[in-house]
Amino acid sequence: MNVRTLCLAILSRGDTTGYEIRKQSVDGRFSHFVDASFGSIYPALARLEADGLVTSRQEAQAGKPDRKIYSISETGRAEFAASLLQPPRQDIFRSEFLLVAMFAELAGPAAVARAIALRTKQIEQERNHLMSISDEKPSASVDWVCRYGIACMEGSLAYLTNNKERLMAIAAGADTLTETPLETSAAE
Amino acid sequence: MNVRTLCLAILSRGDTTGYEIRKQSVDGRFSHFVDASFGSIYPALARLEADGLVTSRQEAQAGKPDRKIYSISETGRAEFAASLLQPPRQDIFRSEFLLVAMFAELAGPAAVARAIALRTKQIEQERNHLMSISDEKPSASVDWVCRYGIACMEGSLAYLTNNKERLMAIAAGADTLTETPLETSAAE
DNA sequence: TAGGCCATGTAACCGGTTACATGATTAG
DNA sequence: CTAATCATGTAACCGGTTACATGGCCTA
Repeated sequence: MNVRTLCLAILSRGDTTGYEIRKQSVDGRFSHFVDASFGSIYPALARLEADGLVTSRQEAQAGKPDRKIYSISETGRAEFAASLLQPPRQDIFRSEFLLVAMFAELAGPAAVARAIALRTKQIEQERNHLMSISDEKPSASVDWVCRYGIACMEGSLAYLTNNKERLMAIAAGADTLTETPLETSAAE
Repeated sequence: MNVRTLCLAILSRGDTTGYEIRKQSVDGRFSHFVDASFGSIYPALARLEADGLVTSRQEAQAGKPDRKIYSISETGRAEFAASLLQPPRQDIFRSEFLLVAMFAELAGPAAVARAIALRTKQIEQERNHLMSISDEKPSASVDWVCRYGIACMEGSLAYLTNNKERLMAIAAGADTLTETPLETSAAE
């Protein structure tokens, strides 16, 4: 999904500013769709307004800079609804942790232990974050999505804790970087 | 991770061609790292060779076009090993399916049902694919990664089957597109 | 005979990130 | 006094994708 659709999705829940949209996409409810930065959000909102899918109004604030509040238009809402109707693309999962795991022998026990510890902490954080959203009594659909995420996090957490010793053993089996048991070119 | 590192990772397992690297990154063991296309792999390999991290040799084939077989050099192997030592970045998970789920009321029961069916099928395919790799008796670390993936797939599959009726009920609660119970601007 | 697989490569494009510019307020 | 937060925006860059060029072999 692109930033344009992300903006429409967030605006369909209520009016906000570009600044808020970025926060939502980085650590809010929308962090599993696109990780957009200012440099992409502001131009996207400008184009969306030029296309008539959103409208904006300026609001002065005491002490703080002016806010530019965007609202979705009927056309915008229709375009977003239409985009929901076409079949969703494959989920994307990319993991540098799994790369380290896959090359555990090359990385060595120290790096693998660090990677497992880091990943475990991140998964726990993610799970706790989803739990806190779920506790705030969001809409039924948001809650459904949160619980899906929690189930996934707990599944991978369980595998990690139950199998970390095995990965450590694999890593210890051939501590490369000091001594390299791999042939220079295996498929020669 | 970028295509450059992907190429080093694959070449560290043995010599291959750009064509094979793409296949590996699209549906092979490396599909959870980067989804690279020819347009990025061939230039990456050329730069890698210019930097002295890989070497290549041409091989003529009867009937088929020539193959350019790349081998990783000691320098290349060292650079890849070094990249494994720095702490892995956060896993990335992006799901258009979850976007549809999050806006189930707006999408309506038909689109939600289609999305669930599609996602279920994709997860099953992914799980079966990982199982077939695991059955081929790969190296211990590859097997560890496969089983991790299988555990994740089975976790989300379980949630999906156990909770799809609830999501369908949410979607049915307000079948938008025909009648729209949402206010034009909620946060006005 | 049409399309898919093998195989390499280039060029145009595009969707994003990073860094910069600006500036007031508030918390440590 | 410094750093962070609020708030908007631009410009340079970059890492990728898409489409194109080329061409023989094999299968339906």
